[in-house]
Amino acid sequence: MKKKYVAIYEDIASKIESKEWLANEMLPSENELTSIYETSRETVRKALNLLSQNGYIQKIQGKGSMVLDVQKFSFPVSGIVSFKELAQSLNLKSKTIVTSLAYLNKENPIYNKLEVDGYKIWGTNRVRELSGEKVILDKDYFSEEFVPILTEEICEKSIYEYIERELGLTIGFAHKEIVVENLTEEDKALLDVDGYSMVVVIKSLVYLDDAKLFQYTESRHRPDKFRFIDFARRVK
Amino acid sequence: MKKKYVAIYEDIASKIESKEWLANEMLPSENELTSIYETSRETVRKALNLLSQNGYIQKIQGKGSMVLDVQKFSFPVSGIVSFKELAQSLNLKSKTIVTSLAYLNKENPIYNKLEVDGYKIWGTNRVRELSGEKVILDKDYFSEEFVPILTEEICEKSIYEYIERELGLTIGFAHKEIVVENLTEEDKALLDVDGYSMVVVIKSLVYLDDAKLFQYTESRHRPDKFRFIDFARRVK
DNA sequence: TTACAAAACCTGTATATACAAGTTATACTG
DNA sequence: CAGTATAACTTGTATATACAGGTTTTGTAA
Repeated sequence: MKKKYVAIYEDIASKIESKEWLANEMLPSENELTSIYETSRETVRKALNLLSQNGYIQKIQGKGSMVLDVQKFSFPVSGIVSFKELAQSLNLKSKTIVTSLAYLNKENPIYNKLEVDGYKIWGTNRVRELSGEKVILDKDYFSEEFVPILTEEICEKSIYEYIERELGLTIGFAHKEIVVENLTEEDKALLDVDGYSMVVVIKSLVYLDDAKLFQYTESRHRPDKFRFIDFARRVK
Repeated sequence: MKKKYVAIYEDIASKIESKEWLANEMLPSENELTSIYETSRETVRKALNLLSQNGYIQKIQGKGSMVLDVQKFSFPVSGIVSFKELAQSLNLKSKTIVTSLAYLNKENPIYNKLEVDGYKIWGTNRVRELSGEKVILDKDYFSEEFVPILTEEICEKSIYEYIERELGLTIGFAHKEIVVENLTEEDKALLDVDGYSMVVVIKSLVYLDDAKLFQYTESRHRPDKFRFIDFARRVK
């Protein structure tokens, strides 16, 4: 029973998701929550701030915390989410095909992006099938320093699960860039892109907990199957 | 001199942006910052959490706060930023052309999105020119309830500036969705899209401080001029 | 010198208090 | 009854203390 404010956050978030607390209604006040959860007001406030950051509530000074409509953005493609997690949360019938898995040649420009010194880089291509159509090509690159062994089986299941469970590494944050590019020969060969001339590409630099650069990824989507949903707060 | 933690946040953020504090170096410890800014540790921690959320630092328990490389994501298209703010921060030569400004017909499906009751809806189309090319079409819709008057001059300058300065409204948050769509006849008529068949569309529902739905926007970008940059933290 | 235990740092969590600032309901005054 | 001032709520900011948990340095013992 540690991290009380996370427990409170999860409890309230689940109550909102399960419609126990409805959109456009007010949460109990901070003082009430303090006695409900038998804790201090500061601890309640930490939980409420997490809820606010993640789009569950809107705090209004003097009034209270209003529950927001989580339906409208229940497709959490923002943040850092693996394909397996995404497919599971959406109940999609998906399949992953590993089309390549090998160390990169020393001349590969990815070596500049990952800034490894001495270490080799794993490169893997995975095609994602949704309802029978090959619509996503994921190109992942890891330094041997953090991921010494990578098998086809791991790539087929979930690399992130392997990294976090087996290797005990903790993902911290990522810089992401979304652009639209013309089809490469590789895209044409691996994906079902008849009638399309472009793909949406999400390029990510992923860092560990200790701020060490860990992975470079390109996720290439057929335009009709691409959707990115975000919750943003106005700054300043 | 109020909101001390925001002042500390802004001071540290500016020191990082101006390279006074370099990437991969450690910030002074929380205790040191406490005496530097002559405040309490909790206040320093509030500032550090803001810096962490916005991608300036990575906190590592037991070690300290590492400065991150803000160069890599200095293109802040995420969050809620107006075109004018964006063009200014990037020093782009831009021009805005207002192509329409009127109340919508009652049959327009936008009336369902904005959930206004009784009020009319302002609709305006604006074409954005970057270095002489018409590459972005912004379609904005506001309820008369919040924006009673809208002139061509305001639309040409900056609607957000008008809303926040003149009308005294405060933008709170937004739900955003990015998709790729085929060109409409309108796109073809208003934009320079020779050689392209699709546009990237950012659809946003924008809410005020008090969680009231305020605006619906579609920002339609020629694919080669579209770029979305995001900083994301791994949740859970 | 090496190995390991302890101390001295660091950040993270939990609690308490005080007052400022915004909103709403109440009660009083004209 | 209407209008307004006040009281009673709400959340926001600032401060203090205590201890838990992680990392690094120090110092001691073999």
